[in-house]
This record gives sequence, C-alpha cells and structure tokens, in this order.
Amino acid sequence: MDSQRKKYSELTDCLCTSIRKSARNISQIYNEHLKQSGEKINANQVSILVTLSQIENKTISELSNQLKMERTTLTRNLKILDKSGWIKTDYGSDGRMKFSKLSKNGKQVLNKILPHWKKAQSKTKKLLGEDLQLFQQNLKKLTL
Amino acid sequence: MDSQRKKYSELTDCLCTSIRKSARNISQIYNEHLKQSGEKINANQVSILVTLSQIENKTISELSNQLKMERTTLTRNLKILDKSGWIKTDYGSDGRMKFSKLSKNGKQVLNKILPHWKKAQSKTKKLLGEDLQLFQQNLKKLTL
DNA sequence: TGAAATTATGTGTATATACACTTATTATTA
DNA sequence: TAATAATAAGTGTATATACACATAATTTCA
Repeated sequence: MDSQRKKYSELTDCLCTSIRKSARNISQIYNEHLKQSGEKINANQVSILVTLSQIENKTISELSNQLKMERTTLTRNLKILDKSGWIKTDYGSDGRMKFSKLSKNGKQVLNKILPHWKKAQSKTKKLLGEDLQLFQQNLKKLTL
Repeated sequence: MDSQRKKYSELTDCLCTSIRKSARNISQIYNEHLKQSGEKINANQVSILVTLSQIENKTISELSNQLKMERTTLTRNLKILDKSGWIKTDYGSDGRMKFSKLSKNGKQVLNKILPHWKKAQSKTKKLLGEDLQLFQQNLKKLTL
C-alpha cells in the first residue's frame, strides 16, 4: 500500500492541475471586477472581443488558432457575443467563410469595462511581484 | 479612432487571457496522452482523484477549497466520478456532510494512467525548460 | 466538366465552470 | 425548548470546453 502512495505522489505535482487551478482563481478575480462595470460580460468574452479588435475580419478558424481555443468552442462563444450585440458577422466571396468583427456596442463595452479590467490586472500583477515578466514569457511557451 | 486603439492595446496584455489560453492548451496535451491509456478519463478528473488520494474523507467544501474550484462545480464533477465508479461516498454523524474517497477502481485507474500522465508532464516540462521551478512557484502565488 | 478531395463551419453530446437560489441539518440563543 | 442563525450541500440556469460527426462550399484533377 505504501508503494501505492509513492506512485500517486508523482501525480500530486501535476502542471496541468496547477495551471487549471490558477486559471479558475484568476478568472474569478477578473470576473468579480468586470461585474462592477454593470455589464453582463466575463473575462473570456473580453478576450475574444479584444482579439477581434486587433485585426478585423478574421475567420473563425484563424481566430481559434490565435486563441488556442477549439474552433467549435469559439463558434458557440461567438454566438453569445453576437446575441449580446457586441460583434457583427460578414460574409466574403468564399461562401464557406464567416468574418467576425467588433460592433459599435462591442467597442463601447470594452471602453466601459477598461477601468475595472485594470484593477483586476493590477491585483494579479501584485500577486506575481517581480517575476511578472518571466511568468508571462513562460505562459507564452505553453501556447506554442 | 487611434485613441481607441490605444485604449484597447492595454487589454491585449491580459494575464487572465494568457493563463486561460495556456490552461486550454496544456489540458489538451494531457488529455491526448490520457486517451492513450484507453480509459475514458480526463485531466480534471485525474486532479480530483489525486486530491482525494492525498487525504481521505474530505467534505465537498474542504475539497473545493483545496482545488480552488467552486463548490457547486465540484459537486457536479464528483457526480461523474461516482458514476464512473472511481469514488465512494460516506456519511458522518453530521447529516449535512458528505465525505468522498477513492474507490478500488479509482486507485486502479490512477495506476493505469500514470505512464501516460508522465509523458504529458514531461512534454510540458520541456516547454518550460529551466524556468520550471520558478514557474511552479508563480502558479502557486496565483492560487492564494 | 464532373467526381473526389479539401476546406470552413455547424451540431450532438458530454463535461467544466460558477452564480443565484434552495433545501436540509445542526448550532445558537432568547 | 422553540425560534433563529449558521452551515453543508444540491438545483436552475447560463456559459465554456472539446471530441465526433455532419453539412456546405470550393478546389483539384482525371
């Protein structure tokens, strides 16, 4: 039985577990602050809107690559953003493709949540202290 | 319009976005390897089983604190683990409390997935290189 | 040019997540 | 001790996630 416990002890140091745990915790911090804006929006939705604000007219596939989010997950997330009126969809000459972009309301909501996002970001940075830069670099390594 | 873009540029450097992105990506790596075990189990479920293996007879609330997972989320995750036969539930003298622990099948499945988990863990460690230790410490800072 | 391959996206299903609210049990205290 | 507070867990609802499979449009090439 002790050998059993020895085996499991390896599993207790799981990077996936740690990262998921952090993601849950940090998401809650951001969401609490976003709630203060009065807008019914969460951190994940902000991520997608911001990505759309960078380069307009992305296809869903391009967007899903950039966000490292499964395409079909993104499809469903975009549907909710569309329902909220924060994005618009265009169709190009290739009938298979759909292009999403920020709507006027989408831009407005980003402006509105900005100060609350800043507080969450600042709070998170404080947790990391001087290791911030290196931590961000390491996160990037995990999404290649 | 340029001032608009300037505002959004702050949002592009979001820690929450980066962490969630990494969590998605790393989860997929682990899940792909776990799939090779032939067991229908994922990284999140392994996390919970491992946590249960450490200290038996945890209440749901205690477990949810340790995992930084919303209690009601955990309730639903435990239900699935129970359905799969990997955990058992006990009831104490206090009728409000429920205690979960690993079942024999749960221990077996951890043994079975161990080599595949090791491959995923090793692959992830390689991505981080020499920054591994510091990265793990920083993740811990984000779950206090 | 028309069949087959490729590409882009959507749907069915299952699990993960969390907030608001509810239920059930125990503890407190007037 | 009976009313009230506190505690532990569950449910309703909505969003997030991803795999397997399906659909629709375009491209390729025989």
